[in-house]
Amino acid sequence: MTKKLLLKDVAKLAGVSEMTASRALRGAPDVSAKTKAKIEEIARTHGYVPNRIAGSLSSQSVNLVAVVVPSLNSFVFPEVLSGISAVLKESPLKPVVGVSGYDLEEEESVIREMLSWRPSGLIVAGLEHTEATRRMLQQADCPVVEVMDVDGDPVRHCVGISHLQAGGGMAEQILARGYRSIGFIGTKMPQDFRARKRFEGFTDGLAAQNVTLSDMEHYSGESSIQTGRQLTSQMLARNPHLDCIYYSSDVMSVGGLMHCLAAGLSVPGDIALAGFNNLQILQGLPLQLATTDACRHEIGERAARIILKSRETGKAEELVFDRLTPAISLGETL
Amino acid sequence: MTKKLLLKDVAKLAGVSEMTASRALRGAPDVSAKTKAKIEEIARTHGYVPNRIAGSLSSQSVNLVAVVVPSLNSFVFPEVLSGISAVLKESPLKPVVGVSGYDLEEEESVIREMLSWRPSGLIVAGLEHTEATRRMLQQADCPVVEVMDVDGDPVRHCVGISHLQAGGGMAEQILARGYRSIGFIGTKMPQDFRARKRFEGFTDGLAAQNVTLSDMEHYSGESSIQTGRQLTSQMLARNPHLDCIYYSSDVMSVGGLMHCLAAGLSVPGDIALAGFNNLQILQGLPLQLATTDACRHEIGERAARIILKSRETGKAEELVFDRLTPAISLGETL
DNA sequence: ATCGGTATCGACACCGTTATCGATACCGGG
DNA sequence: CCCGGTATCGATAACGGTGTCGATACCGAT
Repeated sequence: MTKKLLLKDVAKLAGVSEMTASRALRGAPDVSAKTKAKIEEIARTHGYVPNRIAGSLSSQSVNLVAVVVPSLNSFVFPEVLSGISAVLKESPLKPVVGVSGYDLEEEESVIREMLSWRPSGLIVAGLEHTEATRRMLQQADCPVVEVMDVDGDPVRHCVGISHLQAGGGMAEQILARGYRSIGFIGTKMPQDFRARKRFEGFTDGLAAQNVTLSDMEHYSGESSIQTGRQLTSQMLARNPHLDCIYYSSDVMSVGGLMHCLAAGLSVPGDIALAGFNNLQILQGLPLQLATTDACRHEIGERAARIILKSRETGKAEELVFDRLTPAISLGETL
Repeated sequence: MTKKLLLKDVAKLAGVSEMTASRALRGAPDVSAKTKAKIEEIARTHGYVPNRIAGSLSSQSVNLVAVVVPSLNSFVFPEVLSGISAVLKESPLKPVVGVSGYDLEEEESVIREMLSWRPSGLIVAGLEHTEATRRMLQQADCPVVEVMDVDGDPVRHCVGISHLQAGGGMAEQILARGYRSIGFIGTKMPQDFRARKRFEGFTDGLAAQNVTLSDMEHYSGESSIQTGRQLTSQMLARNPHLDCIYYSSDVMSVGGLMHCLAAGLSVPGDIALAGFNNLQILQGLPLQLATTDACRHEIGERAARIILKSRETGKAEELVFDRLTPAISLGETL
């Protein structure tokens, strides 16, 4: 670990000015091919790593896009991220992830932290924020995209699906198939606004046809197969007549399916199941579960494209409000 | 979106010097409680967001810890991350995640990018890197921890488990239970060095008792339940006499279990199954799968603690080499 | 009243890079 | 051979904060 190597050192070794070295290493014009090669050679052999803090301060530009999500522990947000990365790949921009833990206060502090690095764009999951967060988003001098959800009042750009609509759509499908004794099982309900909206849309959809929820469970912990299995078991124990359960996520509905397998219940004969998200990784189970696709990858792509476009053009972008359609796939459990 | 607010503006509004405003907002000493309150009030109402680029350049310190992982799409690395976050939570440091996509060239570029931000520490998954990456890690003027794996030659600090040992241990357990017709199914084998080491340790473990692998499948795509199911189906079709399959990951072994369920095979009567990682989210299946715990959370915690400690003390840390013990849990499928 | 000590604050330099603009060298055309 | 134009390069001033150290005010003790 030798003493840190600065641009001036590289320049001195190459016998040029700092300015020329800087240009050469950034691929900027006004450097002859020969000197450029020499400088690059020296930088490489000596392991020079440019100080982007200084560079960004000077150039007033940071090639980072801040992405703030509630969690990485589900499969949901990594897929949004991969959509973002895919689009950003062919640009100098890089995504930087922050995790808010489904906590609006924490979200505020994470966003404040990220904005303090003056990113080229900010993508944040959800429309619900503290007042201070909303102010920051409004005043941020970079494009801001709120993703995943469109049911609410976006601060700037917005790309997502309507979770109200997703819940309502599933209610329609379930009712259309004749189910009437319906339960709901959700996780993280206090904090997960989108799950709550699905729940709301779902009960509204039922109510529209004069059906009320027969039972429900709002679990505050994380989703897991185990949790889904246990809650399903409990709910069916106290309500054996239920003929359908709607879950806040696929992971939970898989747990439900596991309970049914163990209990010898036929699905959907004895009981129908439906989840949400359409997670690829859960394909391959005994039955293909009914679910709604949340368009995660595409949401990520579109959000990233908004950032890119607003970078190319000279700001003053008109606001984008992209409402994608959540497609229901019935699978074999409805 | 008003014109950007600088520290000097806040200072002017508060009628103090930039220096005093800076101190007040950072909670530094030498500011009276009254002026501090006033400055904070002004900063809050006007929505001042400090420019950490300038601040970091000046103070020569960045409260970020770079974390480079191959992927976020499995459950594996998010758990390492949560261990890191948990430890960093009570410090000013924040983790920043970079994804290398199981590609050493991409890893090099991600690490170069992260180091150019002069983080307070770097945590990177794996011991295999390009030569250029190794040089960067050596020369980085921050603590560097290679995590997950200990089978190799760490550049600096190292926290992980031996995947050779993990594979060997599972081989022992499988042989001890009398299985002799054994297959292996792995994903990402060309790029996932740790999976390859488990494979190697596994075959060595078998060889030690004069057993050779009866069949194997090295699939290059990502892990998924579906893939596990299909590959298991194919392998059992061409080798019906197999009595045990070892998978490179739990997600794949779940797929194997799903095939057995569908095919009416009894587990472990007709065929035994074992995976790797001990993923919590997959608990709750019909059978608890045999697996090896990869100590993900603890690895993250320990790595973060190394960074913290080396920050407190004045560098010159002695190298840490933490070899955790991967515990096998037999479950009900062996 | 004088003095040393502490609390509070500000002026100035500096962090490592890049934007700007001027300087120099070199080239072909008239 | 002179001249305008281009290619190449360097000196200087930022960028927006913070470290340092000196200045000032205020306090109780002598």
